[in-house]
Amino acid sequence: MVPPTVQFDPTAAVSGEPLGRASYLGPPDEIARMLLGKVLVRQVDGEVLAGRIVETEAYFGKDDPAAHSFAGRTARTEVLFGPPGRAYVYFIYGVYFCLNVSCEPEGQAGCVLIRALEPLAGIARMAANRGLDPACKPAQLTAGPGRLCMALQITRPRCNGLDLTDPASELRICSPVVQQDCEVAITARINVNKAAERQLRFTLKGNACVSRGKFWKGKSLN
DNA sequence: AAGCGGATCGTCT
DNA sequence: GACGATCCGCTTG
Repeated sequence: MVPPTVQFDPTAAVSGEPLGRASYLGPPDEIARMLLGKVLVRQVDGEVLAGRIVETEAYFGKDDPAAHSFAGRTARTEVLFGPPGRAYVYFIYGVYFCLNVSCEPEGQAGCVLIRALEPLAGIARMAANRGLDPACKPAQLTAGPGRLCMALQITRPRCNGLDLTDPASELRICSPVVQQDCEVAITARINVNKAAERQLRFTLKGNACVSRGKFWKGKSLN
């Protein structure tokens, strides 16, 4: 099979309708795989920032020691236990935010971490948010969970709990205009020590905006 | 090219 | 009081 070549018409519409609530009812690993190729859309100050999801990780509500919900229901993890299709945003290492989508029915805490995007719209704004030159490699903008939140201005105070299925939401996940067939690679989750053997990271194979592997520390991209 | 450590704080023990 | 679903800059070889 030929590796997919990703091409975009910059004048075309970036996304279709948001995925419905029922799309998020299933188990996290299925949802994580399903979300690859979908489009994350963020609206700020009347501007649209959007990127194609190229890397995700599944976290289970039960029997997954690596999941935030494992220790039980707390104020911090409340959104995880709520209805599916909502944004769970957490603050990490005193510096960064990360975006998850809650899945499974209300009362179950499974979720999917969005780890990397391929920028589609609002690239100049993303670069400004990241403190980078607009001509930089796309991966510099959104390859990594902390990076994509910075690029799309996703913070916990602003975005935690938002309904990603609402067409009027400032943050939502939409079907792409054209869903491309891409090969999916499955690996262990990044920077996860507990249940480290579980293969719950999903990437679009060969995509330049996928973040680096388990032992990558440096800054070079592509 | 690769490895180390700093930044910086909410959350739970 | 420790540490984490991260990223970046500085050092070394």
